[in-house]
Amino acid sequence: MTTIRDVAKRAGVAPITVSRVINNAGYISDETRERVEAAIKELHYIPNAISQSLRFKKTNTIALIVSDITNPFWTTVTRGVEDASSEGGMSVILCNTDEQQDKLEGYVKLLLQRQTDGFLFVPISSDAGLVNRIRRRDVPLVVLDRPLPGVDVDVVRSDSEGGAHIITRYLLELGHRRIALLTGPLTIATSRQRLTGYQRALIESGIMPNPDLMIEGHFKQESGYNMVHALFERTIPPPTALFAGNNLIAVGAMQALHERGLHIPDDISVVTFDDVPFFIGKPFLTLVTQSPYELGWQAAKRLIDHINGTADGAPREIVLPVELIVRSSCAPLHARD
Amino acid sequence: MTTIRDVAKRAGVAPITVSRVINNAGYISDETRERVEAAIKELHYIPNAISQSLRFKKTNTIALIVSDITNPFWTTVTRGVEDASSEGGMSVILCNTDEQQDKLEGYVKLLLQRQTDGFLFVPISSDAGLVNRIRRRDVPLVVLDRPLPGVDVDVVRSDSEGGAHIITRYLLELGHRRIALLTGPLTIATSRQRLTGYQRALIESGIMPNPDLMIEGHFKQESGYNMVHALFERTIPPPTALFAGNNLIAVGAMQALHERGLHIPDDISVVTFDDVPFFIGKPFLTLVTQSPYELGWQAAKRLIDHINGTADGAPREIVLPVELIVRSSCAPLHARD
DNA sequence: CTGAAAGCGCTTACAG
DNA sequence: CTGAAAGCGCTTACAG
Repeated sequence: MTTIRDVAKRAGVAPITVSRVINNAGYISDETRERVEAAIKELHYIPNAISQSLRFKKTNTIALIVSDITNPFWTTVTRGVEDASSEGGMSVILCNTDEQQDKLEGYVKLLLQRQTDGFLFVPISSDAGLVNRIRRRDVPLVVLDRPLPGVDVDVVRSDSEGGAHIITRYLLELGHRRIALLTGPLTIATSRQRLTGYQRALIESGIMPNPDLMIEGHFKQESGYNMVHALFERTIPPPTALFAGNNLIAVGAMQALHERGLHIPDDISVVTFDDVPFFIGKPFLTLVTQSPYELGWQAAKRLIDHINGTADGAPREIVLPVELIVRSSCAPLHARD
Repeated sequence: MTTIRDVAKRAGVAPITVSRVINNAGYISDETRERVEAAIKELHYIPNAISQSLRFKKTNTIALIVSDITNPFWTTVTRGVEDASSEGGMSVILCNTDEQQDKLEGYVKLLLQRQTDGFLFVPISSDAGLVNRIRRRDVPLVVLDRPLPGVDVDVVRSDSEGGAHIITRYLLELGHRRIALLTGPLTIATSRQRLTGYQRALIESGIMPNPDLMIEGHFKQESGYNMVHALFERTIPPPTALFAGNNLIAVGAMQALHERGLHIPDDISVVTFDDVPFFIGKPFLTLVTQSPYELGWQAAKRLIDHINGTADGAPREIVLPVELIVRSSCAPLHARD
């Protein structure tokens, strides 16, 4: 391995002089700099970032721990994080928990050992333990996508409750009364928020939320599929509209509706959160979009400010607005009758 | 920061003794071990992996550099790599080049600085420069997905030419003669291999490949969309079948066909490489599947063998078989006439 | 079974 | 403008 000593010897200077050239720090005569640069080139020298990190006590690395990397929503969040990070001279280590708390804890431990400069993570349980473990080591962190009630920490998330409320009201305005909700796990805060927004809209319209129309599953395609079949075997009369807790649930749900011979929107209206990629044909799903790129960007910005010590003020919660996109997966109720 | 010295002091031993407990190395009396473990717990000590790496000259990290993380094909490859790596006690750093050579080079340089133990990467150009730069530093590497002709290096890839040949022959057997090919960039080896397989099948059937039916684009949805529109504006008479160079091209192509009012398979047959996820309704695309999980797994296994010095034999090329999956996106030609 | 010394490759803090 | 000494947090190699 070529080290700074080899370069120093070759250039006829001390290692610290080479270090100054590499880091562009302190005064160097042009003549010396040129000799050092030539030696670096001849030896194909690149500095060892591990020893630099040990000295600088900084690794220029942030961790991004997401809950499901196969969901395009998170792929887009990741892009936002990466763009903001590379602008700030940091690299991103991407980790995926599949919503498993033990995986999350394993990653946090590993990344703390590796002296990661900061954490961006999607909490799974509402427990503050992990946050405190990171804090105790004075490592900055920003919580992504889901609030952590009672914990004084920076959070960047979308307005799930508002989104659920607006899209449920949209269905109500079309005349729907039996609106089924296929929710993600209620241990996850966004699921609870969407449930709350849905129920609030119903109640505001004088409709008592019906437990038979609410099913709890996972944020997965397969789960959406299973929930629809379970729902239609369970309920009489069936719902006239379906609110899927996220994009993957929507895909699975539509697959099941297709199997049951139900057409969208003639037989049943469908709405969800976030778009489905790789859709063939005209996009037709009416939905609420969050801004995943923006979410990642803002969270990373805030984290990097913390790392650089330029973050202003106390921990705060940034709630990004959502948008209702009306397309063609919903029909007025009376059209069917 | 809590260091090994703090733990040592607390336990009343030397730092090296703590080190022995942490690494389970050398002889330690049970009594001493217990005292040290208690001190570790009380101080919430975790070893600094940066200094360990500096000493061990090993980071337990491998780099995985893929060409398009938004393509589910690569998400699945990544899972295979991660499973094989965690089994081998290594973590994975995931990087995405978007098929840009300068991004690839930037990542390789950064990861070399960070003393990554091994590289798994998807080459963009056929140039051997990058491979040599990694080799010169004695860092093991395995090339993923695409052959690197003339370079003596481990490669794990799929049989693209065979797959293209078998699926083109399938269309020929259905009676198609005007089979369009929407290929990825011909600078990329897999594009060339699929082109070769396609042409070989045509020639074997006594058909001269028609340049008007071949379009070169990118492995992107948008490109597939544009290529179909370009194709139909260019050619008279139009093709009766379409071979999309990958799954994303297929999605874009089908979108364009949809816009042009062409129905699959009645108006035109469509085939491609690799499945499209999040498909709603019965899967209907006839295609050749590679085995992305297997690809990642095998490549990571091989790389880890190299890192551990247990790799057997000279560099070799592992070519994974592909499989034709016949579904319903193709119709016999005479059915239309 | 345990420890003092030296060193991994770099940079901080001081000296000149 | 340049360099010798010390140290980041850990472990190897040697000694006892």
